[in-house]
Amino acid sequence: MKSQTPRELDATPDEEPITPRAARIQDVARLAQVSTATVSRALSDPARVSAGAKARVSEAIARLGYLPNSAARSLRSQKARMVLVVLPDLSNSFFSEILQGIEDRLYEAGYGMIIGNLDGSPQKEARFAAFTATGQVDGALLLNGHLFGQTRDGHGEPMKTSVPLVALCEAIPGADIPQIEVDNRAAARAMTLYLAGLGHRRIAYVCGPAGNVLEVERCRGYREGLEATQLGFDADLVLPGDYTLEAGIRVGQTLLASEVRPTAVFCSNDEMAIGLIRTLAAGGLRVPRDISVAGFDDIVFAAMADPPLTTIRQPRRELGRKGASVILDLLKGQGVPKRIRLETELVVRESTAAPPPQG
Amino acid sequence: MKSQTPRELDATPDEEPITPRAARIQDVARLAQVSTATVSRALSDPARVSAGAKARVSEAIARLGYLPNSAARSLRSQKARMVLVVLPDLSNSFFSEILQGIEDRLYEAGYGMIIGNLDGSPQKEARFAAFTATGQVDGALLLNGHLFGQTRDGHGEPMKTSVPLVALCEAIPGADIPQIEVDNRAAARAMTLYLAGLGHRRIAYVCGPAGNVLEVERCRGYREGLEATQLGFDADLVLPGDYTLEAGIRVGQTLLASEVRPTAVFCSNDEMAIGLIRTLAAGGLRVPRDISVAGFDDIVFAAMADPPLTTIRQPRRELGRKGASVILDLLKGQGVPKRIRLETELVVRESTAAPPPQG
DNA sequence: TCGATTTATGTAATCGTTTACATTCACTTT
DNA sequence: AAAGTGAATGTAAACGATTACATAAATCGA
Repeated sequence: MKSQTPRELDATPDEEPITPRAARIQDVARLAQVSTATVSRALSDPARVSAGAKARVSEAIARLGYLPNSAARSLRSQKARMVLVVLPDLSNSFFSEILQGIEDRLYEAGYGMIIGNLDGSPQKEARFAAFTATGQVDGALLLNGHLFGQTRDGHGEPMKTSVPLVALCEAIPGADIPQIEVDNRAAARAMTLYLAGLGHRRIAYVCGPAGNVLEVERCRGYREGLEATQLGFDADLVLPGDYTLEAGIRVGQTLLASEVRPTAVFCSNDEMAIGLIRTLAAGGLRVPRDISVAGFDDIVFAAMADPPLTTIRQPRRELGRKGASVILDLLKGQGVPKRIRLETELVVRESTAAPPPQG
Repeated sequence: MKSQTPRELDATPDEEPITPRAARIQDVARLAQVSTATVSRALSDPARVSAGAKARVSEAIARLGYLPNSAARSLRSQKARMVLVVLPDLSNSFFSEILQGIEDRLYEAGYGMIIGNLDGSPQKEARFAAFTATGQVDGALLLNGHLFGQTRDGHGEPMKTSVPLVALCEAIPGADIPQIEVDNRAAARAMTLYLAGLGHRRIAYVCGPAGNVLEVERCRGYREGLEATQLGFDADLVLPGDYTLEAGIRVGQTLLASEVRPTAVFCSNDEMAIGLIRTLAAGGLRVPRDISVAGFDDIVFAAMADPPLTTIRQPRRELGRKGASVILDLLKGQGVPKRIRLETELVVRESTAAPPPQG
């Protein structure tokens, strides 16, 4: 028998050491009477080891409760089995449902998920970018609409990253990375057409934050919808918003105070629509009898609004799973489509109806 | 000059290699004309290196864009600078706001956050537990009310973990780990007393899933509140729920169909309260005129319900930050309090009022 | 001025895997 | 029977940092 590692010396013979440190591959190898290489192979490529050895290794692993040290494994194999997910706001339920899909798919593939919650901080972004450079993660899913080191306005050199990146939800303008998204433009167009089809002539639009890629698409869809129905685009009917409940409330107050109101309001997300409905109702307007309101996203509370909200359903969980799948393919070295578009669905509930006669 | 690493051979002299691999500490050391030890020290303990060396090292690091490889660092130092957060449901906005607090605090301390979304799967749990054993994380925050390897009913040997654990939100019965929570019992008692104070005599309680630690506390608080006001506890007034919107809807349907109704319903979370209000309103009952409804948690949509929901506000973000702080202290080897309780606040909105006269 | 202490630095072992390469042995194949 | 194949395994060299220990130079106290 060969000389053992120094650590062995801690233990008195025939007695357990006080604090048994985690078993290493060496310990398994010794107990199974094989080399460490065989243990490693038994785990990573069982077909390459004999049945006998395999059995002894499994036995030893079970006995010792062995789990391979991940740092050593990453260091040697240059893979972390970990994916970074960068997103602007973790507490937004829209993102967290996508996260579920991502986590689920990554889990299946044996990968872990590290969360990078930007919270509007550029420093945070830089540090998350570093995760890709330090080898902590093998790739990143970007839900924030821009590349690392690129500010929202498009200035700033995009940071060079050597790991695969995938854009989720928001296409990243000018970036040559795979994108998974829903067809925001088509969906917004469909909603606009639906409202026009109910007879509305003055359809307002509550937009998202300026410069947001998502917003650009949705707004364009709204515009296209108007133009397709000969209604024409009127800039006065575009009301400023920022995807928050509060924005919806503000818009509601503005509308209550104004003389001529639109007969329908299409909000570019559900939070704003819910805030809006609430405010209109408090101000004495009946939705949808006096004014129709529609949203976008179909968050869980959309169906719980009063009245239940007409909106666009996005396959959020599926979006997440798909994004994870794409990055996993990329990590396997497989080719992936440049762009994947998932279908949306117009969900008609009770917040929309034909406009009032004299409207 | 000593012989260099084999990798050097790839590069033709005076010419950049085709794919420049990431710089290593060796490269920095060579450029700065110091040893790797000095580079390492310049980064981890700048006070120990001379000003001149420090300057040359910084210069070299900047020039090479050097970032230390995290696997190597973890392997040698036996620290991952990473914390696991285990939670039952990522898409639940209640948890995701706590997550924000956690992430925020961990970020400040230079730690990353790995998400373990259980999704009701015991296998997932086992694998997340393994994260602590493979050295992938230095500690774990448990938001799921039980230890690794312990099933909800308390059976099953809790898995031995060598890393610090901290329980967040739900105290873990019998586990000897630090706990950060709000005083659910006191808050539920306060809400019950408030409803009784409005004049209600029949106050129903919609409970959470059986066996849930949180639920046990809240229910006890409800009971204590009733007993403190001489109303007495009536098991018939405890309605089954599971913290979902759907449960609220079911309870609403039950109430609409029943002859004698409570005049107030205290739901053990907001989702159920919102589903309930919605269903009661659809069934023709006016809240709070005919029946009062209260929730627990104060999620963002509570204020947007119609009518806005009376509920208990929990400092979610603060809860997350505190939890992260405690585990960071533990990782530093500092002592921490066994239990931390954060204050809640009774938020009175418009879903509660005095009972109808003939009630 | 001389040893003792402090400060700055270097050398090399170490963390625990994976894996390129070498070796052994049992079978074919001619 | 010799050579060639393939399967199973072992040996030892990476992976890239941290850090114990050694050494050299500078500072200090007497």
